[in-house]
Amino acid sequence: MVESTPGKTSDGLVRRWRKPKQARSWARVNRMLDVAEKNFMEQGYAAATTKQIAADAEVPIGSLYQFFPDKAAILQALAERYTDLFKERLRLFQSDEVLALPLPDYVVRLTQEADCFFREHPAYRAIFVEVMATMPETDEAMDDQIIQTCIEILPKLNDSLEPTEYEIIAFVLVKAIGHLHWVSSGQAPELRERLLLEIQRLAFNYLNSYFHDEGSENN
Amino acid sequence: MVESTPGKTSDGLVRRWRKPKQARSWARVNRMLDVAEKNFMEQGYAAATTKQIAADAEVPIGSLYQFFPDKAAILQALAERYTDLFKERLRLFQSDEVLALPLPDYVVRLTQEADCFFREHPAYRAIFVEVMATMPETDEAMDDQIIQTCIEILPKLNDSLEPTEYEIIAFVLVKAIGHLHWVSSGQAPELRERLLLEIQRLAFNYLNSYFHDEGSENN
Amino acid sequence: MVESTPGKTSDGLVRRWRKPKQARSWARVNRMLDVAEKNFMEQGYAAATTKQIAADAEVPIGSLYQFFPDKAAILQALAERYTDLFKERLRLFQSDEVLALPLPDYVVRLTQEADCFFREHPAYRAIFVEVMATMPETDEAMDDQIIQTCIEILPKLNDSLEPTEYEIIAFVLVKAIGHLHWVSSGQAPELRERLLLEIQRLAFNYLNSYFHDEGSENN
Amino acid sequence: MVESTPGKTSDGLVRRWRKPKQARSWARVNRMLDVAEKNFMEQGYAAATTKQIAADAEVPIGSLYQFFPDKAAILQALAERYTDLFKERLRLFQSDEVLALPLPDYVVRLTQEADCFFREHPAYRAIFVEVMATMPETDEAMDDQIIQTCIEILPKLNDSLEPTEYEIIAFVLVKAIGHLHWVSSGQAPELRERLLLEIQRLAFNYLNSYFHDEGSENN
DNA sequence: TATGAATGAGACTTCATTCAT
DNA sequence: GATGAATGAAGTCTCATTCAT
Repeated sequence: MVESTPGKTSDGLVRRWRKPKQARSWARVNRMLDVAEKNFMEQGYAAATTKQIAADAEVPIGSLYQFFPDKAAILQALAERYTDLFKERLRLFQSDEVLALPLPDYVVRLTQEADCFFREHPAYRAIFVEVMATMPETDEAMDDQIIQTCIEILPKLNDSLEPTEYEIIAFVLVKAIGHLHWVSSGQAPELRERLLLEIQRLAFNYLNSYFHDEGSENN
Repeated sequence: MVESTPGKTSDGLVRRWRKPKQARSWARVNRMLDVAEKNFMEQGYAAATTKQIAADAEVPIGSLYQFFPDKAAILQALAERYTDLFKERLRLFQSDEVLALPLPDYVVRLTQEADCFFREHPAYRAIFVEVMATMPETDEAMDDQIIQTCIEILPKLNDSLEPTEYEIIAFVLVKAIGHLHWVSSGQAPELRERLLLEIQRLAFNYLNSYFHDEGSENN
Repeated sequence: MVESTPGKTSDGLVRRWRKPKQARSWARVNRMLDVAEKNFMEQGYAAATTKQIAADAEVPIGSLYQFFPDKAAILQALAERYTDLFKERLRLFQSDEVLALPLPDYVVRLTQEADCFFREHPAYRAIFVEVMATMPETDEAMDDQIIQTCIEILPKLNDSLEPTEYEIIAFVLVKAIGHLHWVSSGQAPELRERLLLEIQRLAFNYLNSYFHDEGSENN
Repeated sequence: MVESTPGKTSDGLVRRWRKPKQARSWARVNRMLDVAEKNFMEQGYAAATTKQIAADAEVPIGSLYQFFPDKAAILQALAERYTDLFKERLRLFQSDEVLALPLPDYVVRLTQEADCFFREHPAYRAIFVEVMATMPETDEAMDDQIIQTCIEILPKLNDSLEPTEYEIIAFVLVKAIGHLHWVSSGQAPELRERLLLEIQRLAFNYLNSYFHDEGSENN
């Protein structure tokens, strides 16, 4: 998303550690996003103000508006940042090694990872409620990216189904499991632990109904 | 079902300013709620204005504030109206006759009913996204009521589990299935139909894992 | 434009000198307009601020926006106020007595009156430059009203022409003479006096060319 | 014709930052002016932005500010460009050949030329409304140049008057006729044609009142 | 010299809520 | 009780201009 290779100029020599302009901008943008996230979480999107965000990030308000056309764009950028981050995590589950695990184990690992993710990013919840409410299309788009990734993973676990089946399964899993993780992330630790087990049970039994007895569905 | 003491106001959840006692008042309040719902749906909660709502409902703004202490109270009242409505529907599923159905049939009937509900109330979605974002406690409280109802139903279907199990199962079902219905309600008709089948499969397999092989969980 | 008869209620009795609400509003609106005019004159329309206008008029900014949807509406209201005022003045020139004057005298009187008007309303200039630049349609509309009045007057001075002639003559007179008065109003007193004579000469010779040499009547 | 000392900046009228000395610079400046004119016409002076003008002219904003000290200077430069252009046209009317024409013919020719000018420069109108509103002194100064030229022409048409007479006549003609042309330039073609005739009638009768019966004014 | 990212004061406007009538 | 004009804090966003590179 943002240029991350150290700044080579076109002559091939590494002149500086990073192109200072880009590095400085990148740092600023990220600081703005961090601050915005904090504010959105603490006061809600509607109550948070661009002025305060700029002040907290120690950038002039004008600079903020140079990177984000309006308040909504900040929220959207946060959503994208999280989606990118989450897709990154999912990448781990596409290695042959992990894909070779028995289904129950795979599901356990995946849901543990997701749980971790939500634990590490307590703001995710707050951000996406607002995204859902104020920019449903963006919310859809973000979920779609996860669903796509999931569509690519599923056939590697079990390739006995039709392509369209994978699409619907991915959709259902991402939406249901995702929501449960999201709900879980707002609960007390004990309930949270228990919910993780339930998420795994829900996911496993749903997948198993497809992978185990395909041809003889009971549904 | 709905709190009827008039002026409790400190606890955050109960915030009814005045109970409409007479038929005329009741009609007015309902008109206000209908209009508010329309406005919230079309422009979003934040963009809708109390002035416009009052105007559309042909009620002086002052009168509106006699029934609702503030803008949020209108949203909350809408949420309660829907929750009451949904709990009403669930009552049908507590008759001995229906409870005697085989689990798969019961699940099918229940999810069909829920699907119907969302189809008949296209505004539900819009209302609850806003509730979720701006008054999470209310959202929780509304869900809790459904979960409670569900906790009462489950043992009647199969009484082999511990009480706490029913609580967690009800929680997971209401959250996951509820969310899927909610997602489904925003989709194209074909996908929607297919999603209903998936919801049933998800719910059935999850429940079945408890009811069928209790004592030999795989999870 | 604004209710000016003293406030009679529907029962026919004069209860108060004026309906207090209307009177108060009317006073406020006029105070706002006066202050706005002053500000527009002193700093120009673009530089003047609604906040300052409200402050100077000692009304809350919100009240200002209750009467004027936006800054431009204030300018427009000022333009209308002047146009109404000027049409009022023109009414004097529609009495049979004045219309019976010889053409040169009529022109002299009319231009003197116009000169007076500009002398009494030094802000007219500043207001209409801004109107012209930022809302040409309004400027046109205001002029059109004067032109219409003029179209009604001309045949009473001399009825020998076709109706369409009066239209074009009125148009030319209002635009040319109006502009000259307007230019004149910004000049030093001596030049201003001399310009008044020139305006009269210009108008008289133009009108005379129509009224004198077809059929040769001069008034 | 155009001030050529580079940096005079105190007197308000002369505000040229840098004289474009080379052909390439000259082309750039002209492109900027063309683009600015387009922007001012389409959106109005206030709404147009220097950034956009620079972008449209494919010039870095910094370069723009090397040629124009501020936004107003761009408008002023446009006004000067038009005034120079118009004075150029007037030069044709100072040849002995044309000056020898009978007054009515001379007036007809001159007004036709002016009409042409406005037809060829549809932006003139838009530019000068803004100049009038935001920098009246410049507007005066531009008109003064035309008036001066006119003062030189008049005695060549008829030398029977006092020098001061020519000054006032030129002033009135330029202001009145100029404004009528300006008004006319915004009208529909048919009206515009008719207005040209009226302008000629107005100008001729006014001039004739001086040249024909000087010494026996009726005014 | 040329560039264009950075600046930040301040403009306009909204709207939930009150309270005098 | 009913009404709706009045309030004013505070929000978002713009843009002419500068100056470090």
